[in-house]
Amino acid sequence: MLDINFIRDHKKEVKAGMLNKGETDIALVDRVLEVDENWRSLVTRVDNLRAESNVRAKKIGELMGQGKKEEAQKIIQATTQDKQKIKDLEEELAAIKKQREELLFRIPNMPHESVPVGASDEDNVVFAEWGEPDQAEWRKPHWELSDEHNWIDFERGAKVTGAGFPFYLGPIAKLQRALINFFIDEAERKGYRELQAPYFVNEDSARGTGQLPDKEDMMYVIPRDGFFIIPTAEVPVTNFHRDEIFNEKDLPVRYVAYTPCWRREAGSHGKDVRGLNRLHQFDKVELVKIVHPSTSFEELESLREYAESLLKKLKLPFRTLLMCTGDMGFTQSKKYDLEVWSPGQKRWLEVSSCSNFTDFQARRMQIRYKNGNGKIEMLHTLNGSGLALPRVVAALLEACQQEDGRVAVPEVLQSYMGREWL
RNA sequence: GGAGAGGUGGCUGAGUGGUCGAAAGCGCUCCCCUGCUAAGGGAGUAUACCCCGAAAGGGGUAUCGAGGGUUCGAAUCCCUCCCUCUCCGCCA
Repeated sequence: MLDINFIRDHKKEVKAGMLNKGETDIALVDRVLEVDENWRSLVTRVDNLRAESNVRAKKIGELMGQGKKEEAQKIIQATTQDKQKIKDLEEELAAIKKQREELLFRIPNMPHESVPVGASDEDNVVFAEWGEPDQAEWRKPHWELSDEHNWIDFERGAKVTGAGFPFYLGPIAKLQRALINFFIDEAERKGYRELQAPYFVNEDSARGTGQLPDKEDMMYVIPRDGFFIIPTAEVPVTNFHRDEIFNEKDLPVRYVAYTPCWRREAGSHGKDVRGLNRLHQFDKVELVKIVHPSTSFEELESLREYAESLLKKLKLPFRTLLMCTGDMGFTQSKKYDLEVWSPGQKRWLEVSSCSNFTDFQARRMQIRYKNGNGKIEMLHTLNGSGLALPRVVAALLEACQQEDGRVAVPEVLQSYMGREWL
């Protein structure tokens, strides 16, 4: 969420930012400021009443200590009357506080000035391109290759669990392990600390990264124990430092974490769900950074470059999109998507999304630092996939296939696989 | 899952209804002293929010695992939940 003080001082900019993101209800801004005014005046009233009541309680204590019960009794009577008044006002205060927060939660993060203004994915800017997209007609989509070799079993997955929960067999299972290890090792070399995280989180954590309340339908839930199954490692890893205050000298912190991810993906269909294109469970290596506010946009560039370097090492042609304001999402200030070329499907597949959330998530999670003057300020959070497995596997199978049907193992993975052909 | 103990400030740890946001020690910061990598002395050292102030700062409220209750008054009493530890059971 945004800082209410920022909203008060930058009303125009906030409204403009909302419109650019496609949020048309800019009256929210006026409403939240109005509610905030009411809330603050009520806080003052309640605090004053409580102060008076505290003074009287203290006085009663003194009188009791001196054995003057009669006098104390008089004050007690006077105080009893105010008690109900305070209670009523406190209820009112709680209600208006909730209202204030709900309104605040509905105002999106401000897009950075470097983000192109646009309405939809058509306005995204191709930021970088690498390699030649292979247009050869003979290349098969990965699901055909997989069927020929019995590599990925979608049917049995559907039997055992449901659609979107495939089994990976033999060399493909090993390929995925190799990719996970390769990705983590690369990240470690770049100074990311590896973290193994829980796959379930509690409600506070789901709220912290913003899955709740807006994206509740995305997650699988275990109601009996109050858990949410993670849709991405971002959730546990960023929440790792929830409610903490860093020393400036300990910044930045960078983590890499492999986890499976579970997403309900309600309502998707057609070519998007064919093969490995969209699954309910998939593997991903995720990168999370918590950084000083002055460095976050540089950190975003290095995050993007790092993710790109993985595709280069795998020799997979890709393009990087700078997402426009309208296609960016609620919590991001700036975001890049990396899309790998799928030569079997002749289309781009998103394999990484690198975002700077500025202080939007940090404020919600209360991740802060103490600066040189002893002042406490919000940090900036970023994350990016490095990388998501299934579409990388899809592109890899399609790109590394030979006309005779064999599939070559990319050079950087050969030491992990112990072989040159799948 | 059963039985018991416990959760207090950066840490250790006092505090069982009143002047306790909280003793003491450690740590940390600043200052003084000391001619040496010691010791001593002094001050400061949680977070959020509200109000006043240009700022420095001042005032107020809340917070002693979380939430609710009793009371004029709760770290202290009651209820619910969470977490930690010990023993038993079970188990990868």
